[in-house]
Amino acid sequence: MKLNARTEYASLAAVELARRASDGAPVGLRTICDAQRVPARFLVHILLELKRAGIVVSVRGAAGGYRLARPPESITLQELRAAVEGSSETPTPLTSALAGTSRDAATLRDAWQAAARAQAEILEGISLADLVARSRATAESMYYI
Amino acid sequence: MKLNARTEYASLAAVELARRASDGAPVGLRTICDAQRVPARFLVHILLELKRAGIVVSVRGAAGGYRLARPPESITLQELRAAVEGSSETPTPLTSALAGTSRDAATLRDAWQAAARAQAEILEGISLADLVARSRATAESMYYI
DNA sequence: CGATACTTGACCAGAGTAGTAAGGTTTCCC
DNA sequence: GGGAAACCTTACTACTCTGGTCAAGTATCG
Repeated sequence: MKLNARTEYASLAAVELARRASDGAPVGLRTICDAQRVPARFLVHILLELKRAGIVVSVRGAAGGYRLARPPESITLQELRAAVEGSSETPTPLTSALAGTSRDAATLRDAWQAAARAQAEILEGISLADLVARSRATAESMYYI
Repeated sequence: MKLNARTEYASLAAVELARRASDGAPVGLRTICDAQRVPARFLVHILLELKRAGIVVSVRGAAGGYRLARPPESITLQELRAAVEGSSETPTPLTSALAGTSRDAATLRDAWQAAARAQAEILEGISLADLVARSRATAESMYYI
């Protein structure tokens, strides 16, 4: 399935912030980029979206940076995706407006929604804390090889 | 979630073919378009993809048309989607190639795959026969109002 | 004041999407 | 055999989304 760059970068940045949440100081953009190998100019916009969504908070000025707005256990992948993905509510599919009225189309969309729901539920069950823990776990297993 | 036009049209066409599977004659493009309100010029391409995927077979020449290659119970939404969606295996995400090597990125992708898997399983559980039955069911419930 | 660092808006190239156009090929039927 | 019906194929267009860059603005610390 498609994991687009925005969602990937947002998640990586959030994981990095979660990992450094213990030290009180805000984390600079540069720090995140260096740790996660993400283009800085691009990450700026993504962090801005995360801020608008209330997932991170920012501190301006010298020695500024970003911080998670809430504990890592309460921020899920689903939330991150919703924040950066174009929501894509497809306000008016234009030409396919007529097709949308058919009974078959309605049935189909119900089915589709069930699938989307199943996916969202998995994503809601994975928090930043989980991801940090999993990453640490694989790191340790690698150490013992 | 995003249900794109190709997948929607492919599914609607397949449902129509499933519904008319009892009469032996192949179903013409025009017939499908009229029934499902889908642009003919576009549906041609989609049916071609379905044919390449082995989901439908075609009969050329006058009195030709399309037919399901297999019984409607054995064709699932997942299969339809795979047939028309750009597979998008993203062979090399180019610039994000470096990011792909990080441990966090691997962890994240595992999580994402679990979500994708859950969605695919739902889609695999819905056949054309199911969709036809559901559409008929809602039609009957509407009749009794 | 000046350096650091977040904020904002404009911009751009490439890919994918939805759809159209037109000509070629196959088959049926008179 | 000659239409005509209907599928097959390639090409093209308009538009949007995506990934990413640039540059100027603003806030804060020292």
